[in-house]
Amino acid sequence: MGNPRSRPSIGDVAALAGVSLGTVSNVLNHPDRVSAATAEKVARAMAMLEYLPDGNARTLAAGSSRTVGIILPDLANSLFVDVARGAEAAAEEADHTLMIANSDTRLERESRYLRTFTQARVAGILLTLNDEEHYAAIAGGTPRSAPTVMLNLAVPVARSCSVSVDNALGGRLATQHLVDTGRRRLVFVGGPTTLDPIRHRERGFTDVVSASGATHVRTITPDGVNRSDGWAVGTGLVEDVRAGRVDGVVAATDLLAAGIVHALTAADVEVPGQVSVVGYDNNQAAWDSPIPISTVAQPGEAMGRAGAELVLAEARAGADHVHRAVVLEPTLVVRASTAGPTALMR
Amino acid sequence: MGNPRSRPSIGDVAALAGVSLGTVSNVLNHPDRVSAATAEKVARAMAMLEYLPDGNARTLAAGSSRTVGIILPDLANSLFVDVARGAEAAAEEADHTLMIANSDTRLERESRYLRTFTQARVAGILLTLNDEEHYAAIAGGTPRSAPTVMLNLAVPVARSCSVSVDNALGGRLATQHLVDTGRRRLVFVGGPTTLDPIRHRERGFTDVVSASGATHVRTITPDGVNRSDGWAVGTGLVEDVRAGRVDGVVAATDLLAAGIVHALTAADVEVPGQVSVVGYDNNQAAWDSPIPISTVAQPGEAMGRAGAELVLAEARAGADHVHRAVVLEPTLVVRASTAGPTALMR
DNA sequence: CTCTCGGATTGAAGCGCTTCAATGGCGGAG
DNA sequence: CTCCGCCATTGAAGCGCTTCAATCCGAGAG
Repeated sequence: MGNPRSRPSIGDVAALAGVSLGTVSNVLNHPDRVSAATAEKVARAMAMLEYLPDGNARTLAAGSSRTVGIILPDLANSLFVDVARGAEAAAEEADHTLMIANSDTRLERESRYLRTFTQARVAGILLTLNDEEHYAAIAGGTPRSAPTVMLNLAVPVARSCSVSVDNALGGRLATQHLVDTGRRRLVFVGGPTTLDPIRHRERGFTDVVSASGATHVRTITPDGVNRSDGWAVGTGLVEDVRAGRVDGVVAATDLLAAGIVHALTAADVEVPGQVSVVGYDNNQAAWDSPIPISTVAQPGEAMGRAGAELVLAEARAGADHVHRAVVLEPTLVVRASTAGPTALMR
Repeated sequence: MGNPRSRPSIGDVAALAGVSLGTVSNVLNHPDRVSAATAEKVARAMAMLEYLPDGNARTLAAGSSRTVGIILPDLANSLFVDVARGAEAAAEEADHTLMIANSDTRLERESRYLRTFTQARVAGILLTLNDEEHYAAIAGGTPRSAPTVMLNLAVPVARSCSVSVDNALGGRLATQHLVDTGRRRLVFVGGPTTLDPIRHRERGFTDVVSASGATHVRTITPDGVNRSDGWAVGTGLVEDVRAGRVDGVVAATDLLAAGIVHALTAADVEVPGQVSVVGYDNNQAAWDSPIPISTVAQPGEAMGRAGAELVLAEARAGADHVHRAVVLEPTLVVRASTAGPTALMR
């Protein structure tokens, strides 16, 4: 204990303050049980020794830590950065710390971090996934102890809490906007069909198309949802637009949309003159595009915040906790890549 | 120990496998000391119980954990995301886990996370700062036990290891490029002078300017280094450019550069026709700008990787570790915001 | 057949903390 | 002046694991 090279322990503080070890622990965890004079003495001793309690020992003895872990699929996507921000704010308010892990959408990493957090006995885990398959693979497989809430993916309430965004509504919003501004020949650009959110966005799209009498020219399904995939799609769309077969595109992500717009304008197709393009996510990329892209904004911060609050509530409630599924609403952000109502009345 | 509701402990595994508790620990930590048959039995028992060792207990008993913590100033900056990626890769190779904390450049958060990591007894800490003042405030103030390496800021080798990028070289690269393409009346756009990297970039700028016979028209120092700050600067530059008083701008960040270019083109100033603009960082934003911006790329992944390797080496070496300062080299990335040599020979 | 040596295994002693039953001391009531 | 009750404090018992000195066992040497 007295080894001068190692960090001071609670015993050193107790000795210096002239109180028992239990009292020091009390000033740390139950200040109300300690007299003001004693608390003062102990505080002074702590300061003098630069005492910092050992988190592992605390967690071990107490049974749980004051840390919340979040697993994010992609740090390069500003949506998830927003999620992290929201979660951190909520955690901080509850006097917890947020630890971020980046899975890069790799199943192996997701489960590894899940295990790490579990071993660390974090107070709660926020698992952000955007792929049904990964959920299926992970949900049952990993022994877990901490409450876990799913972010971004709506999962059965029976299994866990979740916070998701109404992607069908988002799809409807985007499509309705196109229809409202006079577009009639629409294309949906999706991605791998295992991506749950994207499937729902497409459903929103088809709902509006059929309700409005517009034409669903076709759905394009690139291998990925990034800028380069968008470029390929856009290139393939040039002829259709020129021929008047397509006048509106709903893309499942902003990166996709940015790539499409880029390819289109590079081929001298006018956006939104000849074709409107809507994206999804309200990424920074949508802003930064040469033609700023209209998009559907996801409430990332709110999602993170709600997730952290749920997970902390579950940790507090213990056994008699009842899972909840929170569904947030996306909003339409109109920018330059879609024509206003006047521009199209031709 | 036998409580069926709580997670199984090492004792449960030992009982089920019919060996002692110490043996189970050995198969976990010193497989070589255990006979194959016993290891097999124990492994079976672990699998059966879904045993997951308690990280806190391990760390407490062993004295250190297999986690590396990294504190990042800004997750929205793709440079730092790259840094995290690099660090994670290196950590993973050494069989460690990376935990990310986001400080949002706020001193209070930086020191809070520093404390959290210290309490968690992580194997090492990567502290990414870009402000001298924060370093001064933090470096001495927080009791630390884990080896810490500074990222992004070159600090005295006496205090700790560091990995930084040669910002003066970067400034020279950017400026020389402008000079090489015929620009002569140059402006440097910086930021708060406490931002160490930016000061060095400016030094590189002035070095080249004076060596080349170009003119340092002036240095502009906005309050921040973001797009909006750039917009303000750009607006103020319009007249100078029109009057031929300025034909080249070196901006200290890409966001700044993007804002400048945006404001300039909005005022019908041609970029790079009338003025070239170079950014710094090779952010996604530089790519996404309507006029893709020439920039100086920082080796983010390499920085993270080197940092993680250093910190782990220090953890291994213990007392007889000698601090090292690694300096990485940035590279010039030429895009559309600067004129090629031919365009300017007028 | 006994002795020795070395690898495999054991079990107790912590790691630094929280918790909780037990103790101590003090003021007010009787 | 004594007794009771209550708040402040104490100290021992773990939390789940690693470590290490001690023990055990079997095989090869003599």
